[in-house]
Amino acid sequence: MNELLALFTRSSKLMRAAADEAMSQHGVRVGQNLILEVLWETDGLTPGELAGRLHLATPTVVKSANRMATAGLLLRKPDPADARLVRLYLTDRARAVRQAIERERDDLERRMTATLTPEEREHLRNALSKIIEQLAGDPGPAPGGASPAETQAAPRSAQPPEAWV
Amino acid sequence: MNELLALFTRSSKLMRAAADEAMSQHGVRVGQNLILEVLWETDGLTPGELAGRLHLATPTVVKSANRMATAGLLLRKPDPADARLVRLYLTDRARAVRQAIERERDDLERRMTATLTPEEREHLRNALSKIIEQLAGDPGPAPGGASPAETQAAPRSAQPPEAWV
DNA sequence: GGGTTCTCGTTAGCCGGCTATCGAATGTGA
DNA sequence: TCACATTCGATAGCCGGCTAACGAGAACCC
Repeated sequence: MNELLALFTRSSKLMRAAADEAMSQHGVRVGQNLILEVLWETDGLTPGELAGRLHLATPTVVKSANRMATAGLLLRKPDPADARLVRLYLTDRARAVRQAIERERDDLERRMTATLTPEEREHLRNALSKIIEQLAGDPGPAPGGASPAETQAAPRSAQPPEAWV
Repeated sequence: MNELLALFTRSSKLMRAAADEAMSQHGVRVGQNLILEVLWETDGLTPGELAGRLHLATPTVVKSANRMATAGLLLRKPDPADARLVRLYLTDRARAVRQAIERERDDLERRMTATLTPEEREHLRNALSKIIEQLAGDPGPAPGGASPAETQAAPRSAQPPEAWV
């Protein structure tokens, strides 16, 4: 029963395992590559900003960033203007593995869709997008149904959230 | 970049979160519902058997089963014939929540595919099956490529693995 | 200027994955 | 029969998610 659910959980676990195995060859765990991905674009973000862009809880980012700091991938510096903030900066080592990690991501995506036709890939993209849209907005099975226009209503922040993953 | 990868990780996290929220209303966490799903069909399995059917590592099942035992969902009894084995039995409470949990699974599947046409659902099933087949068999990017016929070659066990999730 | 409120990161603790290792029990073979 | 190999669950410890509670600092508003 619930075939789609089963297929989904199975495939996501397989993908995660494959990704972790691939990234670990370069000293980066699967959860850390997401943080790197964002910092490679804009260095010096705070844990809260990273959590927002990655759709993660702040403590998750804090813990991961601490591990990455002890692993020599990140540097934690206090913000000079606001003592509440901590800014995370890439080390040379983090910058050095960028190409390798991105290649692993490409390889994985290619590997997982190896037996899919371009059409099937397009269908998959479309279906996943719809699922995300469906699950991200509404807080639950609201009977009336919230208007889809309200999805992703910009918060009071000037900077757009820029959802990454 | 890696759009499919990003869509996949995002949707799987959303699904997992939605599933956990739904199941938790009935005192069952998302990882526990898998164990229940199997035991509802065949009660009294060992941790190792469960791990095999669910594609999990044995310690994962052991820890989860212990939590479920203290939560009053499972009973751990030593096997009378083989003192190495532990058999896990459902409690009345575990049997009682079966309908509710299964309904939550149905609801979630319906909710996530709410905006998909039957055709799109079929495409999704097809694509996920192909991805699983692709990632489950080969241990890596083997250049020669293992023959696909070898996938799921039956081990020496008489009982088929009966992969569930 | 000073109290209140808000915002941020940190900590503690839970769940669910994993590997490595260990100890106990069974099975096997000389 | 008895040593050795195998098998199984348990333990320790890691990573990556989460919520709840806390404390320090900024911002705000008298």
